[in-house]
Amino acid sequence: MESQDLRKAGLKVTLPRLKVLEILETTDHRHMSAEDVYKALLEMGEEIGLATVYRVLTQFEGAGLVSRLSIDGGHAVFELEDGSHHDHLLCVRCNRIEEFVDDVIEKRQRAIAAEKGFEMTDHSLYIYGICRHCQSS
Amino acid sequence: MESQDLRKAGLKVTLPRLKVLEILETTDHRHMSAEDVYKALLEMGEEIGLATVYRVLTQFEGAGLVSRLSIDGGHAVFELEDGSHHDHLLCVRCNRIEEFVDDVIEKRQRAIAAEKGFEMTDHSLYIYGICRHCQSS
DNA sequence: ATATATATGAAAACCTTTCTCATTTACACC
DNA sequence: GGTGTAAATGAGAAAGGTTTTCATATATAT
Ligand SMILES: [Mn+2]
Ligand SMILES: [Mn+2]
Ligand SMILES: [Zn+2]
Ligand SMILES: [Zn+2]
Repeated sequence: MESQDLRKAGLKVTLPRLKVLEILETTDHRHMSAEDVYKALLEMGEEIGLATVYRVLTQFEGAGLVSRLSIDGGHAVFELEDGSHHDHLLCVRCNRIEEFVDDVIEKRQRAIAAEKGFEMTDHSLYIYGICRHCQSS
Repeated sequence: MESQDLRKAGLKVTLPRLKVLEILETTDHRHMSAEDVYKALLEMGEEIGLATVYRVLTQFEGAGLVSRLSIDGGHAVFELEDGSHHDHLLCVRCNRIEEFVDDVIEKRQRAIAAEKGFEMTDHSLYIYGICRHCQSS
C-alpha cells in the first residue's frame, strides 16, 4: 500500500504522486529521467504536468523514497530507493546502466577523505564503457 | 612556447587561444569554469566573447590540452592536462577542490568493469565533504 | 599580396530544471 | 456529509549553463 509511504513522508496522497510511484515500481527501466516518467504517464493516459513530475521526484528524493543520479552534464535519472548504496556502470553506446557494490572502493574513499581532512558527506562514482551487448555490434 | 602546442593540435594560433592558455597556466586556481576564465580575461583587459571561451576550452579538451570535470549539476570546470590521471575531493561548503590518486581504487574499477563485461573507457569519481578549513568555522 | 579556410563576437537558441501564480484538491474539523 | 484552509497542481515563464547561428575578421598557404 504505497499511500502509507506517502503519508509517512508527510506528503498528501494525491493522484500524481501515486501515479509517479506506480511508474517507478512497474517500469522495467530501473533508472528513469523525469522526462521518461512524464512520457510513461502520458502514454498511460494520465494527465500530468512535467513540473509536477519534477516536483514529485524531488520530494520523493527528500523523503528517501527515490535516489537521484546526476549523469554527466546536467541530466538526472531517478530510481526507487532500496536502502542499499550502490554505484553505476554506464554504457556510452546504448546508455544501459548496471549497478555494483564494492566494499574495497567504499573503504578506500573513506580513508582518502580522512587523509585529506575531509568530513565525507557523499561520493559519486561512475564507470563508463561499452557494455557486453554493444561490443558485439 | 605554447604556439607549438596549438599547432600540434591542428589549431590556428590565435590571440583568444593564446590568452585562454595563458590564464590557465598562470592562475592559482587550478580548476576554473568557462565563466572564471572569461572574467579573468576581461580583468586583464582582453576583449573576448564568452562563446569563444567555451569553444576554445572544448577544443583544448579535444586536443588533450585540458580536461573537463562535470561537477554535480551542470557546471563544468577545466584544468590544464598534466598527463597524469587523478580524481577529486570537493568541499560542499566552500567549493575547494583537492586532488588524489588511488591505485587500489583504479585497479578495482578495472576489475569491476571486466566482471560486468564492460570495456571501460573512462570513469568519474568525486568525494564530497567538508574540508578541514570549513570544519573549524 | 591574395585567396580561402577557419575563427571570432554578439545574440539567439537550447535543454534541463525550477519558479510563479491562478486554480484545484486533500484532509482536518464540525 | 459539508466547509475551510493549507497544500498541490498545471501551464507557462524564467533560470542558468552551454551551444549554435551568422555576418565579420583573421590566420596561413601560395
Ligand atoms: Mn542504481
Ligand atoms: Mn584536477
Ligand atoms: Zn551498451
Ligand atoms: Zn571548504
